[in-house]
Amino acid sequence: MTENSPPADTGTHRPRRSEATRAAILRAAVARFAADGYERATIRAIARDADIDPSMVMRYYGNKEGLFRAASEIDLRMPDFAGVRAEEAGEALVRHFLQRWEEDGSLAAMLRVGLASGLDEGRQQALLEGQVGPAVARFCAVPAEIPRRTALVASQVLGMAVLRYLLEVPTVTSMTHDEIVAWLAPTVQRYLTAETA
Amino acid sequence: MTENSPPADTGTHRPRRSEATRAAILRAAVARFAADGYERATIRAIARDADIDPSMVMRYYGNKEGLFRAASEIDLRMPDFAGVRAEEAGEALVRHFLQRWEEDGSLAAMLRVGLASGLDEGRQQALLEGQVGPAVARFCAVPAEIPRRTALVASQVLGMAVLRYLLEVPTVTSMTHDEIVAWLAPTVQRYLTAETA
DNA sequence: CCGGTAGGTCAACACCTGTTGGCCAACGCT
DNA sequence: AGCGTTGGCCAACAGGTGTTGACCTACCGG
Repeated sequence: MTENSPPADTGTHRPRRSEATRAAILRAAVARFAADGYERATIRAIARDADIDPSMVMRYYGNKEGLFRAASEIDLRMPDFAGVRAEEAGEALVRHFLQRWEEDGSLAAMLRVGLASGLDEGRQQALLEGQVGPAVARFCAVPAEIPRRTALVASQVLGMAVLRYLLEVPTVTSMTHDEIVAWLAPTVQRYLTAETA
Repeated sequence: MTENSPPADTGTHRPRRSEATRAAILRAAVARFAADGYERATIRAIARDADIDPSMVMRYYGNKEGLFRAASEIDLRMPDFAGVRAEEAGEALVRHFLQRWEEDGSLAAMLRVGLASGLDEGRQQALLEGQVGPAVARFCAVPAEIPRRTALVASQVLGMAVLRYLLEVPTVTSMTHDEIVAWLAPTVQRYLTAETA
């Protein structure tokens, strides 16, 4: 009954008591978009998941597209690969991606949705340049080659991700991380460090 | 006016004079699904494109999902690679895929839609086994390895296709066929013929 | 000449969607 | 105590959806 009665100030910034709700909406949205895709994920369903009224979603995020934009921000969590030797780069990258995709199911979901309806044009471009690019740069001496090498690495890693996490092709899902690394790491390694053809 | 007045029997099978309409519907459906995705491609729009009534679509294909199933049958048109030497296999495959994707825009579209909402589970699996598999088999002696090698080849080719034709990342779209082949062919070649790790 | 049937249209149904504006309750400040 | 602001809910709107069944029309066999 008395519940918790938090002190008036919960910090230096007044945290807008509704931040909790805002976050709940976003969490529910990510899950719904992930499971159902953009069109099938209805605002009503998201609101129900978050235990609030549909109109609240609009108040907080303006409209459905705004909600989606907020929900589909992807963070690859690329480490800086500081201690990684150049000839281990391919393996390190492939392992990181496998782990990342596996630990965060919403990654696959957001990719699916992103591919489906071209809502966020140029978003993936930014993702490549902003997140994958810097990692590639650490192993690639010639700056001019970075975009292309980044794209090549992405093509292989992304293709594997599509097969394994989106399509869930049995042949691929049944492979172990080590097996995948054994095949993909040399490819990625070549894209990173081989001299230009 | 007189138009063509076909004889009563145009063959052993009576060709159901409506086959023309049926085909028109399907053509419009492919285009619409391609452009707008599954949910946004409305039956009304498809019918309008085909210059018929929406209800005709239902008569011919039962419901929207049936229409989609009919419209999303992908034919990779794999040649038999009879005259291709083993060490040219990678290049031959990559070139074929590039050409195929380029000449038939609906391929990309259908992939997009197929990825979006898991309507056709196991469909891509069948596509791999039925169409890519046999091509791989021609260059792979050990039958047991075919599924896995097929999947690996697919991962690279498909990843490139996603970047180039779905996401249309500038870095990738600006590459020439020869450049792509130069990078991808060795990878595919290795997936086809390298000894198991 | 005439009736059946295939191909096609029309109008409507029932439903669900994103979105909006008005109303209510609780809280913090003065 | 009183007041404004904030967070939240309710009910409704306008529009678009897949889908259905009744109706029409021209052809073709007998």
